[in-house]
Amino acid sequence: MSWTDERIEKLTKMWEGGATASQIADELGGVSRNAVIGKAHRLGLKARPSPVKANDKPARPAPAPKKPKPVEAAPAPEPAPAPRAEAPAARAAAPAPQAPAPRAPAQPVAPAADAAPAAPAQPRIVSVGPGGFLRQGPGDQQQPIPPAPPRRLVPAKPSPEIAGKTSLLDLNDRICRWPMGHPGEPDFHFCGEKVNPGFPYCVEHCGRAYQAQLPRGARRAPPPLPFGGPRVR
DNA sequence: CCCTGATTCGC
DNA sequence: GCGAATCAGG
Repeated sequence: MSWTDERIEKLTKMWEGGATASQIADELGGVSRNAVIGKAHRLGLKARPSPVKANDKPARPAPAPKKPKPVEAAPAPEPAPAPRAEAPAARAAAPAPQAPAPRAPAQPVAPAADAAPAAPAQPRIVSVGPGGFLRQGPGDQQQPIPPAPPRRLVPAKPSPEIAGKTSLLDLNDRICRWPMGHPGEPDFHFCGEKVNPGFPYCVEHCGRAYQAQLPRGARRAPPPLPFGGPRVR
């Protein structure tokens, strides 16, 4: 596979949306997780919390190179740094043995300023769906319920592809639930005919769903499965 | 073991 | 530019 503009765009959206490289690779298809990571870095979109790079060492201190470069001559002689010239903040925080109780006369008010009160409450992205939308797991709903919209509610306009078609919400036990098209696609809908009484499908689709077992040798090729058979990627 | 992202390096 | 191999932490 090649990195078309659409695939790059999807990769970028999902990467920035917080999807893992594996999810992105799986969603794009035809590429490996490594390919996704490599491409993301080449696009300049790294900078994401990596499990392997928790700390923040300012410089890469020789991460045990197993494969040293063949040519690396004349290392510039480092000027000997002053041994005692770093970490002023550490000195301020670490010592001071008497260390008075932290809540003294400093801030009489602000009672709940400490004790870890501020939860960022950032929505945890679980995965990214086919359209690049962000999925959340159960219980991951954002805490603040969306404030009551001060607007008049207007019926959503169905997309033109499914206008007049039988959607999931239109299903009841009197109309045929035979799926037409692929779930997730804009024109996915259901048959919608009146059902064969006692069955979930109309007469025609009952004939597809329930096949009499024919004697060996008298079988016909099986009719196409619902959803049009396995998805080809 | 599994997962993750980062990096390297031959192509 | 690409991505498999590899590294390294959780």
